[in-house]
Amino acid sequence: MASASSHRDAVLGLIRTLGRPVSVDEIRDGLRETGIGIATVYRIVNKGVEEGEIARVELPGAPARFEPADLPHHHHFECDACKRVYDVPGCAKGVAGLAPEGFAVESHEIILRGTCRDCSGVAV
Amino acid sequence: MASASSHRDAVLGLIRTLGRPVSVDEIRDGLRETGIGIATVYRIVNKGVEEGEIARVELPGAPARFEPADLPHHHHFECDACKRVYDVPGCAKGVAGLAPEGFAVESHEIILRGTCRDCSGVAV
DNA sequence: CCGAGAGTGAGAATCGATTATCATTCTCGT
DNA sequence: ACGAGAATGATAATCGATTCTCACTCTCGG
Repeated sequence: MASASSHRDAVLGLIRTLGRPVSVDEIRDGLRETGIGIATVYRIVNKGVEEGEIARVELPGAPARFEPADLPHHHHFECDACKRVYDVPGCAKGVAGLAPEGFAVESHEIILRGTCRDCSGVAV
Repeated sequence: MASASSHRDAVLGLIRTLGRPVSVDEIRDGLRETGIGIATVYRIVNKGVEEGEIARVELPGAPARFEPADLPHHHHFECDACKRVYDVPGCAKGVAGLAPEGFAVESHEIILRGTCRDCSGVAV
């Protein structure tokens, strides 16, 4: 089988390479040929989150996804067609200012939905 | 028992009165004295969503919430302390413009998090 | 008053996601 | 090469949310 750390490296590498938050299933699919088990994927990403190396991305109605923890502030785009989630750089202005008087905003999240490049521009 | 339509009216009324998206549990708690069952709450809100009267609000890691479907465009604030969700009116500028070239944005969602008025101001 | 049909509630069943279990396998220092 | 300890994978178990089931109740027309 694979060496002790290669699974971990493979998962971390995949997360870093794909450039978008990936679910446990996507990780498993991406590493199918290594025969990695689902329990191992969960173990690796959970430890990664604990250690601050991986960030958990949760979108409504979807399993948790994981991305590198050191990315700059950004948000997410969820494709209605393929259900993949992409990072979108930058941020809208005045987001925190939306909250009514008396509400202390500590963080925010923007989720865009629509059709991703792969799914819309199929002919491109 | 309550009359045939009073449960429905009570649920719809609660949803309209509270002015924030409520979960099935919150609805049930709010109508505790009527003895309404959880299955009935689910039945009513599901039918309401089907009929376009109620909108389903899904936030990551939380049970679905429901609010009137005829509210103007707005977003949500989730209190880290009490876990309640509030409506925040208005919208940030340039949200859809964040998506990279080739991504067609059809809708968006902004979630603010922090401490709500009740939880922050209250020194009681 | 009576029966058909809709509504209801308690609890069982289901569903997807995640975690726990446990026997086996692998890694490494010695 | 050897044994301790960590890692792994198949699978069972769990968990929270939601839906299903079914016996019972209520409403309402006739």
